[in-house]
Amino acid sequence: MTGPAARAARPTTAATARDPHADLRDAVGRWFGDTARDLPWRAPDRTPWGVLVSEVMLQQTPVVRVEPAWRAWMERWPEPADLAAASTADVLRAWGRLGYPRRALRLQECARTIVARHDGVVPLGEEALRALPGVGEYTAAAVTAFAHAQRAVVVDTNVRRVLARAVGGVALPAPSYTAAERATAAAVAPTDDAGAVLWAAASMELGALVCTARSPRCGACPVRDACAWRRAGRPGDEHAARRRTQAWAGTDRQVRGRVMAALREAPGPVAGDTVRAVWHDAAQLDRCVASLVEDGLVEQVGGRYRLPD
DNA sequence: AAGGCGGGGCT
DNA sequence: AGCCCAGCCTT
Repeated sequence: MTGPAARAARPTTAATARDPHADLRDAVGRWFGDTARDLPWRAPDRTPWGVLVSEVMLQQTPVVRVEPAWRAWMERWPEPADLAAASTADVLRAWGRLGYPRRALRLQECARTIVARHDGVVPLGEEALRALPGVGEYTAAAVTAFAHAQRAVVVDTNVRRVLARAVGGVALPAPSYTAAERATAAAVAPTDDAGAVLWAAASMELGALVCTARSPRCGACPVRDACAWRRAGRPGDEHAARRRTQAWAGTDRQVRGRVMAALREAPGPVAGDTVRAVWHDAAQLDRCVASLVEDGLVEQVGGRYRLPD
């Protein structure tokens, strides 16, 4: 969805009287046509599988870190059947430091399901997509819109923020996704395929580049004059006291990450003593290794540990 | 509705 | 030292 397609789909303002969100959509759509990033999963030669891979990688990992990993991944496993046939150890090594390695496991399961049940083709429809491992409400909608060019209400953290501000008049959305937000998003999304796809991409891009969480660039915003939050004087975040980022140092997540890093770097099985050396607290380490085995990310063979085949 | 689950870069 | 990032899954 780069310039030409976006401009071709530029809507008119004729529906303004009936649809209170038409001006918002039009302005964001025009802005997107002029300034959209040139990301590889948006290129004309993209495939539905490539879109799905990008969406899974982008679940909580920023674009700048996903882009090189996505290129290497798609070169190595261009079709679902390729990933389905790969060694899981290779898959986890290719995932590298993208974080949340269970996503890599689910993506391979996804590929195997697509081969086994959908003739190797990414299925159509949000219901069928959501039945795939690791595909939730957001990813099913995103694949429907960006891979299949069908209408979907695509709501990620960027869209939530754009709607909270432009429509809701507040600094940031509530900590968890509410039914009211879902209703607003459905009301704002165009009813036609091309319009909905454009709005999905454009609203996400606006949140990523202009309507950012930390320092929004309201001066460069295409809807600055219509934004309810800006018109209200940019009031502060009412949920600030309830937001609590999860600690990192000393958590099981950090320990699991260290174990996975050690196994990724090794060509084969790793001695138990070597694994234990990555963390000082033996009880915590044992608990984390056990949870990794439970998750299917690690295998124990005798007294040694390795990534699964 | 809340909490677990990676990792890095920016303020 | 926080905060944030194209979320998903389980409880």
